Amino acid sequence: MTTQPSQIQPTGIPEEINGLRMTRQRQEVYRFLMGEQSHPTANEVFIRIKEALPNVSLATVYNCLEALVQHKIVRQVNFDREPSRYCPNLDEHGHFHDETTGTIHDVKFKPGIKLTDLLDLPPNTVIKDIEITLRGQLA
Amino acid sequence: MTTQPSQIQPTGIPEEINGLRMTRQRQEVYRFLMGEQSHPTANEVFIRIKEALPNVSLATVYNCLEALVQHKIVRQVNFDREPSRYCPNLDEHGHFHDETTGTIHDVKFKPGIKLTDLLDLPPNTVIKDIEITLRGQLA
DNA sequence: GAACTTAATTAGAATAGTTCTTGATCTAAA
DNA sequence: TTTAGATCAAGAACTATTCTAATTAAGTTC
Repeated sequence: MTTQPSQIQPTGIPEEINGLRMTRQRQEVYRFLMGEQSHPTANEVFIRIKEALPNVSLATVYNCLEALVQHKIVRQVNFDREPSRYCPNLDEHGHFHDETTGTIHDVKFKPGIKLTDLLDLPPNTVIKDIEITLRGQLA
Repeated sequence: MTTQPSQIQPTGIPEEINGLRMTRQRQEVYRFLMGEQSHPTANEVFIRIKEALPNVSLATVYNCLEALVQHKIVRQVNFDREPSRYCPNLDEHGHFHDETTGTIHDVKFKPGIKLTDLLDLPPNTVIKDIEITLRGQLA
C-alpha cells in the first residue's frame, strides 16, 4: 500500500485551489462550508473550526473567508446589514430568506433563464456579479 | 387669493404619507431623496439637510429613514456591507453598481417580466421583497 | 386656551461586525 | 540553512448603526 499523493492533506482538500494555497486554516474553513447548506456567518465558522484548530483566531477566519471569496472558491452573501454569510454554491443562484425560521435557501433559475436578458440594461454594460435576494415565508 | 390647504407645508410635502406623520425632519429627508438619483447614504442625507435644519442630528436622520422605509415611502438598498443607501423609486427594479465611477443606477425589467415566474421557488412561498444587485462596468 | 399625554428629536454613549496592526510563525525557494 | 514572503494570532481600532436619557414638539381633552 503506497502513501497518498502529496496534493491530498488529511482534510481531503487539495493543496491549492484557483491559485490559492490551501493552508490548514483555509482547509478547515472550506471543508466546513462545503458540508453546510446553512450559509454560516464568520462567527459560526469560527466556533465550528475551533474543534479542529483550537488556537485559530476570528481574524484568521475572516482572512480565510476573504481569500476564499477573492479566489472565487466560495461566495459571500449579504442580507441587509446582517452579518455576512458564506456559500459554497458557485452556480448562479439567488437566496431566499425565510423570515419565519431565519433559514436561507438557494434558489435556482428555471431552465434556460438568463437574468441579464430580462433586464433593461444600458448598452455596453459588463456585468461581473449578480445578487438576488428574496425575503418571505414558506407558507 | 385664498390660503393653501392645511395639508401642504412649506416644503411641499403632505402632512401625512402612508399613515406616517411627516414632521419637518421627515419632510426634509424625503424631499432631498425625491430629488436625487444618486441613492445617498444616511450621512449624505444628514450633511445635505443640515442646510435647511442646522440642528438636525444624525440619529434623527436614521430615525426618519427607518420610518420612511417601514411605511414604504422609500427603499433601503444595500451593497455588500457598504453603508445603506436610500432610493425614492418604489417600482420593482434592480440596482447596477458601476465599479468605475462608484455610481448606482436603477435597472428596470423588460416589459412583461415577472422575476418570481423565472425562479424555481418551493411551492407555497410568499415573497415579500426582492432585491437584485448587479456589479460591473459601463464599458 | 391650559394641562396632559404621547411622539419625535437630540446628543452622546454603546454596540457589533469587520478590519487593521504588530509581532510571531510557517513555507517555499535559493 | 538562509532568506524573503506569506500567513497567523491577539487585541486594538474602526465605522455604520442603534440605544439611552433628557428635551422639545405635537395632538388631545377638558
